[in-house]
Amino acid sequence: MSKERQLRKQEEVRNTILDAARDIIAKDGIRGLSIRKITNAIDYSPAIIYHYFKDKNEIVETLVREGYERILASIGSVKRNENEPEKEIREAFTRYIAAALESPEYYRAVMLNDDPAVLKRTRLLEKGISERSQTLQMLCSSIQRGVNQGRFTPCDIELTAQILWTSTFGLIIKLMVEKDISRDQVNRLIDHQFTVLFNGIMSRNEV
Amino acid sequence: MSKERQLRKQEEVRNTILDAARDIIAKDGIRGLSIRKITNAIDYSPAIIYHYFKDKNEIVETLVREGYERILASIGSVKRNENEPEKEIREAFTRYIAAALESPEYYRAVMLNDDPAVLKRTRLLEKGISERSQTLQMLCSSIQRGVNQGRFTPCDIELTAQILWTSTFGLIIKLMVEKDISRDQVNRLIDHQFTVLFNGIMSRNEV
DNA sequence: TTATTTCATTGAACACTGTTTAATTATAAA
DNA sequence: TTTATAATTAAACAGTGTTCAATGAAATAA
Repeated sequence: MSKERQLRKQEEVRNTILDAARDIIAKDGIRGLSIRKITNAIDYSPAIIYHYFKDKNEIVETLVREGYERILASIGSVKRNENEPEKEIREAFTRYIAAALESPEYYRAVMLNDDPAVLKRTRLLEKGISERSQTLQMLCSSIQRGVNQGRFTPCDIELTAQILWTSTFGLIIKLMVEKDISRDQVNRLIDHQFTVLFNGIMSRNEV
Repeated sequence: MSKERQLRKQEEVRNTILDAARDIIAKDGIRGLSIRKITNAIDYSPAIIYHYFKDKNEIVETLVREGYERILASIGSVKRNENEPEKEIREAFTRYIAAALESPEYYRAVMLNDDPAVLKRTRLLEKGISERSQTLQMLCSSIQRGVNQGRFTPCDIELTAQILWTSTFGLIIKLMVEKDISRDQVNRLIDHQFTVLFNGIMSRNEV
């Protein structure tokens, strides 16, 4: 009966560590995270970390994955727009951009393989990748629908999806790096980007 | 008379350090660069670094700027195509992509403010930014010409230039991160990206 | 309750990082 | 040869991630 309590206690300490790490990352960034900072914050010895995690990687990975899933989840609730798939796509990307800009640390870590700790993107994205490819699949089906309806120019669906994705990705990173852009300019950039891209993939008579 | 020799000797040692650093970066990345690695390679004591450079930053900055200039230079020699500005733009970007992929470490460091050492993007890009905006200007004038000729849809020139730039940037980073993409797939991505983008900015009757 | 086993926690060390200071060596000028 | 100047270094400091043997406490068995 104390086996449970023991496990619960374990989980509790584990979460305490993660919470502290989350706070530190929020304040000092992933780079600013250190084992001793964590253990100072929670009044433990540095060695304790290795009783609850394999290494520092595992902590960062856990939090980064958490952050990335939050970003991907933002797309999930986009409602289908049967007749105008481009609006559906646009809505999804708009949310995606907003979510990414809200957790820039985590987005960067995943997309850019950024932080020193997380060297093995593969392991980090075991789950993330499947969710991403799922999202990519959604995007593909929207494009396919657009093509079938004659709204979009016939094209290699997956390639087109990747282009949309990549361009959006570039925009996000740009917005992240250049921190001194006005909210207004950000919106104009996003808007114009979509204009060009959709203008590029949509049939002439639909524009 | 030995004043020269002395200065020459200084420059020599400085270059020795930079050469060693360059090698290490090429092998282990900017993250893998350390003062002791450098000094071991050139059989000096770690402290010597601080006689020739202010700190590690200065070394990284020097090399990053060097690498970035090489990348920007790749665009310089693109010949104007009076009647088909889109081809001119495409050629410039194609070279830019190739150059960036040849020095990925440096490109990342400059564009993503990536490496732990270089924290002050401002200082690093003092020159970089002016060169970049010069390049951006070239891009703008090409677009303007396209608009004037009726080949491109009337638009906010600078905004459009930024979109092209940003999208290309996203593509480059994607290609960098996902190392296991075939040369063929890379070309298809680049090709399709341009197709979509130009299709998006060019006038209907020109496509 | 006592003895034993199991688990959580830590102190201390190791190897690495960038950096600084005082001391040392080598080289030039007097 | 002596003096002054510049180049070079040894040693230390504070920080990093990580390991391991020793300690503490709590759960189980006697």
